[in-house]
Order: sequence, then C-alpha cells, then structure tokens
Amino acid sequence: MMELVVEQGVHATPMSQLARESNVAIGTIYHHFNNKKEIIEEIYKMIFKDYGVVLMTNLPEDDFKKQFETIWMNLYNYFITNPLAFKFSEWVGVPPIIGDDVVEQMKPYYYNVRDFFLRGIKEKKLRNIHLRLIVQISYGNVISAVRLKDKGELPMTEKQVQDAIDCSWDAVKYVGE
Amino acid sequence: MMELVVEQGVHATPMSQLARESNVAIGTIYHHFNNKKEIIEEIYKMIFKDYGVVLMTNLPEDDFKKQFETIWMNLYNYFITNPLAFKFSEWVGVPPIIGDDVVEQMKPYYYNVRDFFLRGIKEKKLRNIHLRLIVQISYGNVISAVRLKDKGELPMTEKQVQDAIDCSWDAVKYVGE
Amino acid sequence: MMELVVEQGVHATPMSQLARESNVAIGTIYHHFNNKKEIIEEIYKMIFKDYGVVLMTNLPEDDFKKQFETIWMNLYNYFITNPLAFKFSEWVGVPPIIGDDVVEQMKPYYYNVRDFFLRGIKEKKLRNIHLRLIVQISYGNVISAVRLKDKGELPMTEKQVQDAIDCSWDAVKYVGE
Amino acid sequence: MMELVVEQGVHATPMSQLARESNVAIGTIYHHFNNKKEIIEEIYKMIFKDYGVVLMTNLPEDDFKKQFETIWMNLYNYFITNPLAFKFSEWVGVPPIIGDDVVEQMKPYYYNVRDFFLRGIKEKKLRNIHLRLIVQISYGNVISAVRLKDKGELPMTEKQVQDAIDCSWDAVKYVGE
DNA sequence: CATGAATGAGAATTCATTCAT
DNA sequence: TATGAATGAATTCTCATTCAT
Repeated sequence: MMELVVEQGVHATPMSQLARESNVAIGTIYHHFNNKKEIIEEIYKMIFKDYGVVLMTNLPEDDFKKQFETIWMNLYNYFITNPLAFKFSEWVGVPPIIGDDVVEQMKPYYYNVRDFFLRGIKEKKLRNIHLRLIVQISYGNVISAVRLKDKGELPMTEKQVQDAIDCSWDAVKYVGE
Repeated sequence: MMELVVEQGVHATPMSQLARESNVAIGTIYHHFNNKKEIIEEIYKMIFKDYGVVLMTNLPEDDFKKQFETIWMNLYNYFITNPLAFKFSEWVGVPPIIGDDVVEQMKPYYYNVRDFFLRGIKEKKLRNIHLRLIVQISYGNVISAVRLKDKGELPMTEKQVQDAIDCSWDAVKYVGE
Repeated sequence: MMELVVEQGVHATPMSQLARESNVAIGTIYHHFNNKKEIIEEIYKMIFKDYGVVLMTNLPEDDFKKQFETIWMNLYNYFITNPLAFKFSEWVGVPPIIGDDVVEQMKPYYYNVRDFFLRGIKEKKLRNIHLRLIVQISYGNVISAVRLKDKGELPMTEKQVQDAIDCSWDAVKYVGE
Repeated sequence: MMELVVEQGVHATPMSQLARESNVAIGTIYHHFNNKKEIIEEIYKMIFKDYGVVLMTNLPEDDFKKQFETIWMNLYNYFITNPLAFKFSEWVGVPPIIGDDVVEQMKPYYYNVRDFFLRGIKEKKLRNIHLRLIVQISYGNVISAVRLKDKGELPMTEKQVQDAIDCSWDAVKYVGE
C-alpha cells in the first residue's frame, strides 16, 4: 500500500489523485494514516532509512578516497534511478513539512555516514572543518550533479560525473593545516 | 508597490494574505498582475536581475582566486541579508513555476558571471570542466552554506564561512590536466 | 441530485446559491460535475432529451394538421408547466454556453420531429421551404406564445392559444406552388 | 461617446473592457452614467427609439401586404446590418435587466407600428386577434429568420428570406371569420 | 470634465478530511 | 477493514464602482 504511494509520488498531488493513482479509496488511506502530513512523513522515513544503507553499499576496503567516491556514486545513482525519491527530497526540504521529531528519529540511520566523515577528519583524510559543513557540501555537490541531469541541462556523461566527483573530493579532502 | 511584495515575500502565501500584508487590496494586485504566476515571475525577475550586479560588486583587481572569493561572499551575503530572496529562490526552483521563456530572458544578466567562469577556465585558473557544471557546483556550495546558517544548524562563524569558501575554491580551482 | 438542480434552476445563479438551494455542499456538486459549464450542459441534455418524447406524445392518427397542432400544444404546455425549463432554454441560447459537441449529441433526439416536418413537406401538407426555416418559424411561434404568457403580457386564454396555433399553421401549411 | 459604446457592444462585457474598447477611461464612463444598468438602459433606449423610425421607412402607398413586407424587411435588414443591436436585443430580454419604467417610456416610439397593426385588423387585412399576439408573432418571425442567418445555420438567400416573409404574412393575414 | 489606480464583495473552484454504509 | 459521497474552509480570480489627482 505504502509502496504504491511512493511509486506514484506525493509531490504536491492532492489526496484525491493520490488515492486514484494508488487504486485505493480515499477512505482507505485515512485508515492507515491520520492525515497528509503523516503520509509524507512516512515516505520521508522510508526514503531516508534507505539512505544509510544505500550510501554505504559496496564500499571498497581501505582506500578512503575510493570509499568517498563510492558513497558519492551510490547517492547519485540512487537519485538518478529513483527520480521520485529525488523529487520528493527536493520537495520536502523547502517548506518545513517534516516535524523536527521525525528528523530526529532519522538521525540514527545516518550514523554510519556521519561516522565515515568523522573518521575521515580524524584520520586526516578530510579537511578539519565542522562535520555538518563538510557533510552538507558533499551532499550539495551530489545534488548539484543530479539536478543538472534531472533538468536535462547536462547529459552527465561518465566524464562529467567523474569531474563532479573530482570537484567534490578536492573540496573536502585533507589539505594540511 | 512591487517593493512591498518582495519585502513581504510570496512564500507559499495565499494571494489574500499577500495582499493584506502588502496593505493593498486583492483587486489592486490584480490590477497590476494578471495572475499569481505573473507576480511570482516578476519577483523572480527582480531578484535575478540583481544577481548579475550584486555578484560582481567590489571585485578586486587581478587575483582570480580573490575575485572568486569575493563573488562567493557577495552571493552569500546577499542571501544572508535578504533571507526572503533566499527563501524565494529555494521555493521557486522546486516545482517549475517559472516559465522557460522568463528563465531565458534572465540569461543576459548572468553573462558577466558566466564570462568570469569562462575566463577562469581559459586562463587555467579553473578546472577545465563543463561551464554549467562548474557554475552549478559553485552556486550549490554557497547555497549549502546559506542553508546551514538559515536553518540555524551552524552559526557560520567567520572561520566556518572561510572554510566553506576554501572548499569551494579547491573544488573548482585548476589542478593541471 | 440532478433533479434538485433542475428544480431550482440555474438561472444565472451563483454556484454557491445553487448549492445552498439544493441543500448540498458546494464541494458535493464539484464531486459530480467538473465545472459550472458541465452542470449547465447536463441540465441542457436532460431538458432537450425530453423534447423528442414530449413533443410527439398523444399524436392523433392520420390528420397532419391535427398532428401539427398537437405537437404545438405539447411544446406550449411543456413550457407553461415547466417554467424553469423555459427560462433555462431562453437563457442557454443567448451566449453560446453549450458546446457544439453537446448540441450535436442532442440531434438524434429530434429526429422524429425533423421527420415529421420532412414528411409534411414531402406529402404537400407543409410549404416546400427549407426544413431548418420551417422548424425555426414553428418553434419561434410557440416561444412567442409562451413568452406572452410567461411575462404576463397576455392571459393566453383558450381562444388566444388557438389563435396562435392558427397563425402558426397558416404560416407553414402547404399553399401550392 | 455613447455611439462608441454601442458600436462595441455591451453584451456581457465587463465595464473595464467596455472602457478599454471605447477608448475612454472607466472614470469617464461613470461621469456620464451612474451605473452599468443605466448604460444598458441608455443603449436600450437608443436602439428602440430607432425602431419606430426604422420600421416605417420607405413604406409603399396603399397596398397593406406590401407595407407589411416592407416593415418585415426593414427590421430584418436593420438586424442584419447591425448585428450588435441584434445581439443586444437578444441579451437584454433574457433576464429582465431593463426597468419597467424604461420599457414604458419607449412605448410611444412604437405607436406608429402599433397603429399599423391596429389599422390592419380594423380594415380586415389582418386576423382579428389580440394586438399583442399578432405583433409578437410577427416580430418573432423576423427574429427567427435573423437568428438562422446570424448563427450561420442558413445562408438566407433571397428566396429563403421571401419564404420567411410569406410564412409571416400568411400567419397574420386576414382569413375571414 | 477626464483619468485610471484602488477597492472589496462575491464568484468559481480545490482539496484535506469526515462519516455513514 | 474498505469505500467514496459529502463537506466547507480556503484559495484564486472577476468586476462594478469609488475617489484622489
């Protein structure tokens, strides 16, 4: 049921359409969720729970840079292959729809990502700057690439993707004190 | 009249409130604009026309890196001191509200920014990657910093801002073939 | 539901009143129809589907003139006893509210009336003039009578009705080449 | 000024357009008329004052039937050459926009038409039926013809117009007791 | 006399949510 | 548990009219 909802996307679509597209009656939806906000939060949870797993998939051993690049590509590919998840995460950020409590709930799912960055900083693989900043910049760089592809502004050839990764890495890699 | 509109912001606010907040009657607004989309597009134009000028203000002579940093700070400061403009530009991107024609109209205002990046690439100050990509990454990095500040996630001290700039510069600076 | 709508009439009444008078919420109306035009067209269809049946009711055998008079009276009585249908059909004609497609859809319902006139012409009971003209004149004559009655300009006594019928018949009856 | 207004037509056009089309400022219109109803009534007066004159133009001497036909054609031609006046008179009838007092004021302008019909009845050129009825039927017949032409349903060739006139005449001509 | 920006009540329509079946 | 008709507050937009210049 929820799968359907996500597949179809909630974007800014009215509940009525959402119901029609999911082939469930409106009433049925309100059996499972109390209101629209709850649905959105549930999708939010679904998607963001994924992140923690998705991002850390297929990490190569040892080489920190390669690990960074793999994480980068994992996120990039996730968004490219799940454009609805991308749209949704773009959507959801703009007006603060998601309650702070929900955001808080999700934090544990990022612990491994956070730890990756923390380790990078500690081991002098990454710049010694505020964790939140380095994460945001990295995330933002992936988003930049995805947007260019998504809006059709760039084809994002293999080389262009590699260029974007290179930029990202040089942005955050350790450069000495 | 339009100044008021921008000051107050359009957020996702209903026309009625927008009118009340601007101290003009709804009818008055529709005397000047044909529909909501047109208002939004007009604000879009106002803000984005600024960019070309704002970004290139107080550029230091000669040193490309310093110029880049100045542009970076110009945009950062513009958004920090005009949070409504920031909110608005975040808003406006998400569902494609702005007609392609309007976007096209605005391009000339960025020519000087574009030329700055083009020159940087040609003069081997910047990486030799696709213009659109390098611009988007740079822009995205500023936005990342502004967001952290805007959402109160980071205080963005002078050092943190400088860190962000450093990341940005290292992301795009020339690194040899 | 639709019955209510017709009973109450659409005059030029706002949807809101229409809803209130029908004792349904506005939303409910829009649950069944997409917009005002659609409501009007639906009423149009209801009324005009009646015509084909109403007009040909109780036709006497054989005597063409008597048949003509019966049809005339059928329409006259229909409008007199359904003043809302009359008002509605007066309304609806003036600016072309009804889509051509809907008008086209309704044509089959008039086939028997059309055929009656065609037969009359062929059998030299009616003037040999353009079908559309002879129909319009006959229809117009009924409308003239109904209007006089409706606006209270004439009581339309039995004699006056008969006078009107006589005029109509003489207007269209066969008069030799 | 008023000429312009009529030329452009009032149909159901908003005052704002009416002003724009007349190349007069809205304010100016409200200098001359107190409200929209007054404008419409003024146009109504203009057009209907014409009638009395227009209808009785170029009446042939003596032959009553020829006079009837001339009046018929005068009205028909007036509407065909002044489609806006036709539209207007169709419009104006439907919801009772025009105040009864105004209608009353106009009556004197029809006296000559009324007298023509009265004379016809008295002189046994016309059926001895209620004046209002015979006038309405005659008027209605002209309108029927104009409508067919106006809506493009018939080309209204010379023959078709003559057919319509013949119908009209036979509808009202004296037929003995 | 002429102007047109300003007004705001009211119209059409949307959509999250409820509730009887 | 599932349904979807019903709801009505909220939203966008229209248009007759006013009034300061």
